[in-house]
Amino acid sequence: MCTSSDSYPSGSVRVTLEDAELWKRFHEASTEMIITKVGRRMFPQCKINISGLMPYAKYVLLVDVLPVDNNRYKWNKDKWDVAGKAEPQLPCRTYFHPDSPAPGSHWMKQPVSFQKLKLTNNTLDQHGHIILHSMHRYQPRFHIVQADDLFSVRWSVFQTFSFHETAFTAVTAYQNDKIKKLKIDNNPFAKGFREHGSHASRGRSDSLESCTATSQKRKRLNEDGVEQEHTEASKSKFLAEECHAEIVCKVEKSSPVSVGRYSPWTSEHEGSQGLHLDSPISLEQKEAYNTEQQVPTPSSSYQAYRLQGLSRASNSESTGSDCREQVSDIAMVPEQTTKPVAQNDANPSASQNYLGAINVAMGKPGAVGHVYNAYGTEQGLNQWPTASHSQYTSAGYNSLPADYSIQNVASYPPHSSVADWSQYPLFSYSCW
DNA sequence: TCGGCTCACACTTTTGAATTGC
DNA sequence: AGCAATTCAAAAGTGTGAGCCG
Repeated sequence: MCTSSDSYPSGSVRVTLEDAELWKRFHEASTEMIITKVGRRMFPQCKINISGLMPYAKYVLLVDVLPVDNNRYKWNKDKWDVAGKAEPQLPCRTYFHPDSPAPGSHWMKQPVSFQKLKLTNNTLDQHGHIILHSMHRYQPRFHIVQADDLFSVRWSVFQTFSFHETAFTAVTAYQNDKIKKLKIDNNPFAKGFREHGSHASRGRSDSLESCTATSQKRKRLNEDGVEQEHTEASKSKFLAEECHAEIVCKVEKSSPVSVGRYSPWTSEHEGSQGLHLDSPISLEQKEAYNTEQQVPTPSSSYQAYRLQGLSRASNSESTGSDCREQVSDIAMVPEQTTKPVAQNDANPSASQNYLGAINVAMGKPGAVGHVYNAYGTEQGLNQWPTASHSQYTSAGYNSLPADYSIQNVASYPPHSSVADWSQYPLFSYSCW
C-alpha cells in the first residue's frame, strides 16, 4: 500500500515500489531486517519509481523509518508475538538520497535506489545510520520534497509515500528461517550460503560467474545511475552549509478536507491514526487495506512545516498527535519521546519537545561528525528555547503557500490503534 | 537457563584507480 | 591527447556460528 499526495500543483506524483514482487514475498513471510552495530543495508533494497514530477524542478528525496506500534516482539516458533512494550523511541534519523537535490527528470529517468541506507542498533552511531531497536517493527517512508537545495527543504512541501510490503521487524539475528532463506536466495552478497546450506558452498565455486559479474559492472553502473551518479560536490556543498532545519509536520487521515483547516499548530488527534499499522498485521487485513499500490490516493494528507531557524525551534505545540515535531537526535530524550499520544491530544503542548529538526548531515561518516553530535550535552534539549504557541501562529509562516499542506501518507487502517503516530519524529536527523 | 547480541570468519559483490586500446 | 573499455586489488556487504552477557 502506498499513498501519495494529489494536491501538488504540478499534478500527481506517482511512486511505485521497485521489486514489488520480491518485497511481497518477504512481506508474506514477515520481513526481518538485520541491524548491527556497524550498520546493515536493507534487503530487499528500497527502490522506487517516480513519475509526475516537474522535469526541471529540483527535488530532494528522503527516507525515514517509523515504528509501527508500541510493541516489542519475539519470535515464537513460527510467528511474531508481542513480548511487551516497546523500548523508548530512538532518535529518528532521516536518510537523504545522495543525489538530492536533483531535477525531476533525474529522479524519473530510472528507479531511485536507497541502497546506501543502513540500519543500526547502535544508539551512539556517528555514521548517520538509521537507529532502530531490535525486535521492534518498523515502516519505511519515502518523502519527495521540491527544493532547490537541502537547506530549503525546510520550506518545502513534502509528499510522503509508504508501502505496506516494506514494513519489517528489526533483528540482530534472523529469527524466521523463511526470511533467512529468502535473503540467501535473493541477495547476491549471500550467494556463498546458497544451495548446500551454510558454508557448504563457500569454496570459490563459480569463478566464471564472478568474472561475468565484473564485466557487467559498468553496465550496472549505468543502469543504477541515479544512485551512482552522486557527486561529491553536492555533498560538500551541503556540508558547508551545515544546515539545521526544523520540521513541524502534520498528518491527516484519509478523509479529504480543506487545506486551510490544517494548521500544523493545532491539535488534531484524528491524525494520529495516520500511520498506524497493527503489527504484525494479518495478511488479510493488509490486503483489504492495500489493494492499491499505486499512488497517489487522497487517503490522507500530511503537512510538513519548517521552523525558521533553531532559535524558533522549540515546542511547536502544533498539532498534537498529528504533528511529528522533534528535535534532532542530538536532543532527543527518550522519556519525552514516549509520551502517549493521548497526552498530546489532551494537551498540545505535550508535543513541544518534538521539534522537527533536520540536521542535514551529509557526506561520508567522517564529515558527519562535525555536523551533529548525537546526544551531545551541549546541544541538549534545553538548548531549544521553549517558544510560546504564539511563535508558531500563521503569522510566522504566512509565506507558505496555501496549498502547502496536503500530503498523503500511508493510508493505514484508520481504525488501527497501536502506533502513537505523533510521538515519532519525522525528520529529526538526516543521514547521507 | 535462555534469549539477544557481538564478532571473526569465509565468501561474494562493488568500487575505483590503473592500464590498455582505439 | 582524449576518451572508453577493461583489469584487478581493495573495500564493502553477506549469513554463520561460537561465545558473551544480562
